[in-house]
Amino acid sequence: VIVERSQGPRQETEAAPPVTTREARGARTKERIVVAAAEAFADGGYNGVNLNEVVLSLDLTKGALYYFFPTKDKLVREIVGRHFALFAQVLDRPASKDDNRLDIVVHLTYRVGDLYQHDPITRAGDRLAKERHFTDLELPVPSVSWMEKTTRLLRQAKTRGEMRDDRVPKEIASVVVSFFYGAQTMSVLFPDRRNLITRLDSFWDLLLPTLRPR
Amino acid sequence: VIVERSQGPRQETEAAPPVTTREARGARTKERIVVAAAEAFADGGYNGVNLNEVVLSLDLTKGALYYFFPTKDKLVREIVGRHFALFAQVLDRPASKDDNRLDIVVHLTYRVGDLYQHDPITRAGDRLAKERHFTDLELPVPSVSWMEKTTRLLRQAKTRGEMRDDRVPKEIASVVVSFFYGAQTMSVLFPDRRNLITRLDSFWDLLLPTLRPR
Amino acid sequence: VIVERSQGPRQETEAAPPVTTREARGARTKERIVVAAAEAFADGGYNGVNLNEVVLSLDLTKGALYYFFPTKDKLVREIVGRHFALFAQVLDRPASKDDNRLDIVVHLTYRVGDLYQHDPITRAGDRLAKERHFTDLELPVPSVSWMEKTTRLLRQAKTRGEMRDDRVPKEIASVVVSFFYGAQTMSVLFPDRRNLITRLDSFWDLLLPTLRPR
Amino acid sequence: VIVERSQGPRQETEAAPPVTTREARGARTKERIVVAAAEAFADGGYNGVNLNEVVLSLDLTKGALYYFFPTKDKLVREIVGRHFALFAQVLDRPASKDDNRLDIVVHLTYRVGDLYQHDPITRAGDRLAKERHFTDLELPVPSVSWMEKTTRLLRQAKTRGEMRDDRVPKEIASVVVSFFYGAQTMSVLFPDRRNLITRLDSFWDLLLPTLRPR
DNA sequence: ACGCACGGGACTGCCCGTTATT
DNA sequence: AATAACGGGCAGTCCCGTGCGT
Repeated sequence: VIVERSQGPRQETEAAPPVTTREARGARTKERIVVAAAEAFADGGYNGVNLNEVVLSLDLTKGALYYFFPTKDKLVREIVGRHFALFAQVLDRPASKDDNRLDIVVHLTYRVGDLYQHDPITRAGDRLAKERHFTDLELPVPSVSWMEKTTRLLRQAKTRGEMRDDRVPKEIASVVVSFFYGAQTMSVLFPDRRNLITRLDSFWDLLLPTLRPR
Repeated sequence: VIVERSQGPRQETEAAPPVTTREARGARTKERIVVAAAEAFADGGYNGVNLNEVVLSLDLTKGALYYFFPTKDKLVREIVGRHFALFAQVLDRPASKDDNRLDIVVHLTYRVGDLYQHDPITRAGDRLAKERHFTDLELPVPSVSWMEKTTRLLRQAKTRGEMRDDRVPKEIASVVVSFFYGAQTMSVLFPDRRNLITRLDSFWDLLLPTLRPR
Repeated sequence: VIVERSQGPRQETEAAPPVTTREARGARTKERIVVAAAEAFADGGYNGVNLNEVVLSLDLTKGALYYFFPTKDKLVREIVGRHFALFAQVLDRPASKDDNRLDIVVHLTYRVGDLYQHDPITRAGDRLAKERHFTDLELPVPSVSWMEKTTRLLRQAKTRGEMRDDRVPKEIASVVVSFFYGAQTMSVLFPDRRNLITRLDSFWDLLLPTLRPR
Repeated sequence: VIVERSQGPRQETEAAPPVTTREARGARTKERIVVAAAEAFADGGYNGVNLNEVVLSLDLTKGALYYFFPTKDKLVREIVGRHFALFAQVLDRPASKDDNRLDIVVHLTYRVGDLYQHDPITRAGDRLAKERHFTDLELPVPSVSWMEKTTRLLRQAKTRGEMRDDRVPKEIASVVVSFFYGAQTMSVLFPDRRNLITRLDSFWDLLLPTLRPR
């Protein structure tokens, strides 16, 4: 399975330093703060992060941080919010009529896996959302949306004869998503061993034959 | 699949108060502290737990805690250590020669699942071990031992003709363990939905047919 | 007792927007800042006021404030200074030769009461002057000037036979001013009950008969 | 008018240092904290007080303070609560049947005045209660209870023929209490001048003749 | 074996002041 | 005349550890 690297939120803008208008300066600083904080939150969690260290590592001070995020919670909400939005955006990418629905399901796992491997916002947002209850964000919890999306796709697959008739979409979706989060956890715990993508390969090698119609 | 409840670490000893020797008193207090702390650590993590609150909830004070565990880390190590030991004990339970190796693998997941669902030490130890690096415990990481054990069992299964020949034990073991941890996470995040056992059922329903020889 | 509303510092200048010269613009901004700050200081005191909030409520930012008042103290001094000046102006309004001096004393309390009830600068200045030691303003403390003025008026009243001979002007002045500040405090604490003017009425009803010659 | 010094809350226990049981030690420390904090709050108000300085002046640290008062608010509530209780206690001291009710009213002002002059809890509690809304203490606001008590006494005085018939108890009570708080304020602002007791003397000299029956 | 009182340090929240910019 | 962005310091909160006493 081939997955292109999602190049969204990480250009770091090393291109044109001379053109820095003063009004764009702040936006960049805010961006740097969010990214650095996300990396810190990703390993450390809410309580494990010292905001002063984060900001000092960017050659800024608490004052600058306070200007953009008066509160640690505000910063966290920004990160979680972006994570949710990014996830939703990946899920909502429309599929062409012809695509095999089962393949789309598989493809989604790789796209999400890519996010988790390369986007600090995603890793941080995921962890933060698990630690605290930020459900008041009024946004759909990513893992739930993902499961629902997968369930819908599998139903279509069945209708279109792309999946065996005796398979239950909802249960399969649950297994897929559960596996993903376990594999993600394992790949973080043992970075030296097989990474997330490899684990996904094993999983689908095992599972796909049982799903496709003979 | 039927699994008996593992009745190990939760007697709470409400039986015989008159026979309590002076030295047994302390041991009980220590036990109460460990359990209460574990429950707190299970949801809250290392930094999220206030040791004072823990002992106060037991009608004790810091003094009692300090007597048994001079340091927060000592307490955590005790919990993590027990978690590791308990896990090892579950894994090491010998299998009779006749048992189907594949069934043992399946059975193990339910036994471990039972631990995670009912033993606070297990939940706390798992979380604490993930948060901090207690590799200096010189103990085998449970998930790794589990995977190795599963791999060995699957190899035997293949030799005994209890598993299809074209399956790779190591990869399957990885998928199984990864799925387990993901399912465990999901069942904690969404306690209202399907619980861990149900998720295991779905998983094996899907996977077992592909593994057993025709 | 009838008192005309002292119309000093609250025109709000909504009259002629077209004629606003560029230089008048700044003056208006400065004025708005002073008034808004005064209202904030009146309830909140020196430390209880967040200057950023003040300017933000005027759709301005710290920069605008900084332009006029580089320091919180400068702003406070402006307010206190205005309070002192306004108070002095009320006290210094000349009395016609014929007016009954006792009546002037009474009248003064109502005029000052009017200030405290309707002018934020007065309330803020009073509180700020009490909280901090701005004796370096080299201005006469309002309450002291008021007492002295009252004492002088009462001496004249005695000479002119408008007050009983056995009354001591200084002591009466002290009682009058003390009562006023107490009544002012009470009317702020319990706004639902009798207001300052009503309290003054009660006071003079009680006191005047003892002061006037039979 | 002669008023005995109310010797309630200020022994400071300089008597027997050797007998200090360990359990009494803490109570004394807590007491020292409350008194020192009260003195600081009395001049400085809520925001003007640095708890660290307070505690350092007692050769203690933040840790000790936190043990007794985890929060600045808790400390303030303790002080305000004591103020309210002390005040109520002074008001509730029963009067013998024979005492002239008007004299009791007068006497009360001196007793309260004594509190304000010598008890830091009273001064601090008064100021803190004015600055913040601690009405959730469910205790009667001292000044209100005082006014009500005075009103009741004056009604009795009228019934017993100890006050002129054409005086309105409620209005007089209002004037008395208002004057008191004004005089208290003035005596704090200008400590070099006439103190609170002297001001009360002037007040009653002026007022009593108009109240007593001829 | 356990309670009480206390030391001490780390981190967030808060907010005033200030500069570069237009 | 006014803004956006940022520096910097301090107070309050939180909590772990610890000695003394019994």
